[in-house]
Amino acid sequence: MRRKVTLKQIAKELDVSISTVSKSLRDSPEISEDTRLKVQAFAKLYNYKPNNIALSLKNKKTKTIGIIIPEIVHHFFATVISGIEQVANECGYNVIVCLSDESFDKEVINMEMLANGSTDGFIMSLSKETQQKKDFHHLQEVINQGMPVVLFDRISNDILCDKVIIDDQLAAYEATNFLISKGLKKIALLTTVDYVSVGKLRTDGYLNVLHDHGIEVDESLIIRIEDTEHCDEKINELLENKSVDAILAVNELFAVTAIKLAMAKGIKIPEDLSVVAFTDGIISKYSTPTITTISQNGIKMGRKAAEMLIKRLELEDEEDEHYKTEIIETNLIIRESTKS
Amino acid sequence: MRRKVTLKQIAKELDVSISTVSKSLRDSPEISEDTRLKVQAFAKLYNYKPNNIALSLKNKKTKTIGIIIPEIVHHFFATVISGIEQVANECGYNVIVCLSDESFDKEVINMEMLANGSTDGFIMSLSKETQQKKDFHHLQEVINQGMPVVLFDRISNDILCDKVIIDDQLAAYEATNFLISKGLKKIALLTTVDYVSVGKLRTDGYLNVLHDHGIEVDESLIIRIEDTEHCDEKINELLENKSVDAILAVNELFAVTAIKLAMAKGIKIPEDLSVVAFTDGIISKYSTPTITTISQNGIKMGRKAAEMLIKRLELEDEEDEHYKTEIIETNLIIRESTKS
DNA sequence: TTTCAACACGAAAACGTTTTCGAAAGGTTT
DNA sequence: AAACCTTTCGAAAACGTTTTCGTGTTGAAA
Repeated sequence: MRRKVTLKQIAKELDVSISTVSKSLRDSPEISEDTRLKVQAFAKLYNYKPNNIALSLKNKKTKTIGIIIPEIVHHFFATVISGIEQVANECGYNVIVCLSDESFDKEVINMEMLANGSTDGFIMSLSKETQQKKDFHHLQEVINQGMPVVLFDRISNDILCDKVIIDDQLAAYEATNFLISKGLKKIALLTTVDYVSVGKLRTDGYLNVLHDHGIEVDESLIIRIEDTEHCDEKINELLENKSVDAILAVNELFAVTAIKLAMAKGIKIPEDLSVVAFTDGIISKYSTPTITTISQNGIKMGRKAAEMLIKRLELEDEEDEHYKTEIIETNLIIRESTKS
Repeated sequence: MRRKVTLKQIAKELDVSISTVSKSLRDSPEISEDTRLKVQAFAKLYNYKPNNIALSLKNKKTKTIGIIIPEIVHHFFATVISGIEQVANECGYNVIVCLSDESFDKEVINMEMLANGSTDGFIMSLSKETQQKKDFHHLQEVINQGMPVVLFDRISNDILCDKVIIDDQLAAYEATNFLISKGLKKIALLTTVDYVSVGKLRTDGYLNVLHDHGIEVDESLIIRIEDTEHCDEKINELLENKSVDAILAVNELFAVTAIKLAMAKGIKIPEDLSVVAFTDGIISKYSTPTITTISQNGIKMGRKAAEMLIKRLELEDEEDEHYKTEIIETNLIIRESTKS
């Protein structure tokens, strides 16, 4: 077992000083060619690589990005990480991933953990609990310390920092509009409880388009699902008691569940019922029928978030304070679950 | 903007030495209660937290686990990360994730990057290219340096280290056996090319069970799919030219694709064709019909891998050299895609 | 012969910790 | 009063880098 070699060991072995070794390896003109080549050869032989931790301590930069998200077994979040990792990699950064598990406490703990020197900045999406409590002191703390933070998807306007989102409201508007343009009128909405920022925005978009078309809002067509547990129950209730033409679901899971339940009742899709879902994930692509979705380009979101963060990191001194909110465009991917 | 406070600053402010501050905060009996309380109060006021980087450098431990996997937008790998993160969190470790993107070069680069002090050990699953080239020098290098490595799922017997896998061969055997027990004889296999370790093992299990039942192997029923591009094409060919009773697919994607293509041809599932897939992911659970799968408990694999790695890390000195291979049990989750 | 520049290298500080050891001050024992 | 012990603290080393500054040697110019 050959442990990693350090500058000190090389110096000792070659009977020169540590500084000479360091300078030689960095091709400093201060060092004579003789010594330089000798040191470089020796370093290569022993496969010397500078210790990252020591560099981080010296430079006060870790070249590491902290990602804190609610969960990772989730197609959208996985794609975002993938996007972040792409640009991080291109720029020589590593990513360290923490999961809040939708818990406020875990989010705080993870953040404090990473904030003590482990990362240069954060990219995060808020946990449900955090959005509900509206307690952002952990984020504020980190920002006050001068660490850049980029929020994506599940954001809060109470926090001043860079953000990257999709225009949830507009997307919901357009998707619903698409359904209306197909002559559908009784459009149900499967959404989450309102404290989830994106759920609220999507609901707003839905409400606006109905209003703009002079369609009266039937509150009983808006199903707010808290957890996936009572999902089936609530959807069944809707399908049995109401005659609906179409469904807009704020995520794939609600959509595919609704489709399954409907088909079980002999309701034909898309003939009797059209379905559109947010989040273009695996399920929509492979379910039967395939589901028309609003694509939420996770890769692009991740890439954008990483670019914004790294830009701030490399700018360093210039505390711009001029925070931006980037909007990633969505598009409707039309598949089999909607009438053509 | 209040930057993080250090021991030195506290020391200066309180007009004591750095050592005194450090000792006070760690409740050393060397320090008088007066000074101790004074320092602690001050530290609390300024929210002092030790700098992780400095600690890492001093302790020669980063409390960080490096994860290198082929991709993250993949249900199985995401669940494994989730499992790793769980125990890592419980044990006070962080995880830093790198994606090899199925590329040998990226795997090597990421590994060398992290090996220079960034992590205490690795948990990885080999990229396709690495398995094909059978070049493991980067792993060997790291292991020689005394860093523990745990391989999962896509492993190689050429590398001496801890491993955690499922018994792919047995699982394939049992799944195929299940199909045979339902009276099915003409069982096709949708697999990957042989250099992917798990693909090979699953194929072997399939072959063994046929042999044990005295069923002759029809090579034309074994479809080796290199990339997803020609997936449809090859499966269509099979369905058109051969009469098959059942299909065993080494992943969900092949299975759901086969089901879709079959249904398009009017083949009824499971009446005319039974389908079993490896990997119990999202697709199997939500496709129509739902798919019978061999569950590959990613969470448990991740947890196990993390436990093995951390155990080695905490053991530290005792270089056991006694590497273990843990086998995670699988079970057949019977759903709608197979006859009952 | 003196002065000075160029060259080649080393010492030391710095990053933020922890820990070992030494030492001053005060009190207690002979 | 001398010797010794306790208490309380500080100096310094160590982890592995990079970088600034100083210094000794050489050769050339005056």
